[in-house]
Amino acid sequence: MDKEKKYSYKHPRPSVTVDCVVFGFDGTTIKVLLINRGIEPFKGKWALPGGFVQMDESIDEAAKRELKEETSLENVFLEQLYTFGEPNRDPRGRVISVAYYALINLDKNDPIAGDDAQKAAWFSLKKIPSLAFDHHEILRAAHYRLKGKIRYRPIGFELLSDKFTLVQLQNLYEAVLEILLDKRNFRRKIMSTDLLIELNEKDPKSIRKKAQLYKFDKAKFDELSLKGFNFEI
Amino acid sequence: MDKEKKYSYKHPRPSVTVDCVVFGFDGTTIKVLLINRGIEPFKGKWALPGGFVQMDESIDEAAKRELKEETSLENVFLEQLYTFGEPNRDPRGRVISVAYYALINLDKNDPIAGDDAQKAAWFSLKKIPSLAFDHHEILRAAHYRLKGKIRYRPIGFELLSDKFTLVQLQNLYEAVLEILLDKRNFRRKIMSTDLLIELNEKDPKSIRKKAQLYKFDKAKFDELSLKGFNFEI
DNA sequence: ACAAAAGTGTTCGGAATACACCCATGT
DNA sequence: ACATGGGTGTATTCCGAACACTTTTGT
Repeated sequence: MDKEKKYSYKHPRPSVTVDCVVFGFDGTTIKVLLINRGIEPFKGKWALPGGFVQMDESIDEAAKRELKEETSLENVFLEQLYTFGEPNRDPRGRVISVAYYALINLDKNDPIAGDDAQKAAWFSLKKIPSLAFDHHEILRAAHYRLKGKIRYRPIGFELLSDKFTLVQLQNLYEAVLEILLDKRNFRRKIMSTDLLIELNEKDPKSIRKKAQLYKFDKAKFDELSLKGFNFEI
Repeated sequence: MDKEKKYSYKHPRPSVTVDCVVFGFDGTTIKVLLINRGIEPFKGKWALPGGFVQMDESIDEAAKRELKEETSLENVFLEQLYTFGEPNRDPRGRVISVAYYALINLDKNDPIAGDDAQKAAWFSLKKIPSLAFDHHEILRAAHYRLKGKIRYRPIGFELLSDKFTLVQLQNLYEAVLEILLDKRNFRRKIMSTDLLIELNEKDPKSIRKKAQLYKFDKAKFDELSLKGFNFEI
């Protein structure tokens, strides 16, 4: 990168950070990953994982990098959410935060175990502690986006293992949407998309009747997407 | 604002701009307002109106201010769209742009007439010239958002006069969505929301049979919104 | 045998779609 | 009188919602 650009400007500039709302699903409730801040400001408070955008990386790259550094998570669903820029949202000065949200599968990933000696913990979406900065607002926006998007994009599968049962899938939708769904109607609707592959396996973790396992047919979905198909639940 | 914050950081910072996709509707097609750049970089090229975020204003305020400065538009629908931050999107150096889109009514507002001697012009969405920076990408994202959102939020009315005919409303939806709609079905659906107030007026601009005028019942919509009502077309 | 969780069909009402003619007005 | 654009109704299909019992399996 050139140190001096041809038309560069001199003026005061804000700092730009990325903050990441990491959602996980434990089979019953939606969880959010929070970091206990080791430094001021808000030392000791819980906050979303995040950090400053470097000069030579895109914002998406910054979000991926911070997620990896703070939670060791890689190759997960990550999408830009909204940019928060009230002048006094950070006591350090003018800091604009580009918020992202991530969806991860708790069985495959254990961000807390791999965590770089930081205090990270999962909190149920219903029991979030007091958060640093405007992170409550960011979290609300992320949940709102997830609630809306799960109905018309197949992003719920990101929160489950590759193999899952229909009961698990329904529990996930109920937890995200915060409503109860009719079992028969849910199954009919999800199967009518013809995007679940029935496996020759039952879930050994079922404690009574063994539940049928399925996986999401991503290849078929991607193919249909090109033709303008819309996933709708 | 304090000059020195208690926990302030010293590190290189990107510039942050706002760029605004201004949509208008002329009764037939969707138009976009573009500014012919008077300065480098991309001098002489068409670009979205926009400019740098100041240190003491929120991003929303910056977008409102730039919109007013460059187009004299005030009190219009304005919503944050997405933040674009590829490291080389601006030859001046690291510039992150928070994009907004605005919906304006061309009858009430004439941004080009009130324009501060800048070269601004309306372009049909189908005939956009080559644009500066990554503004094509921003414009595509804005149109995509508008297409999606017009189906579940009553934002189309922002593009029409307060009083409008059903034919005008349908033309608007057809222009935004780029599809043809059935006249009888469209009218039934829109009237079933019970959010249009039939006025005791006919449109004098109709050249044959005088068309019935309506206005959008915003008060009723706001009241229903509080109860969780969703506008759906 | 029984308790617990998985799995399965049908009915009904309302919404979406497809479709063609009459009416008001200016020329 | 006619050409132009505004305005209207019905029949059919499809989808969402409501609803209860059987099957499998571990104890």
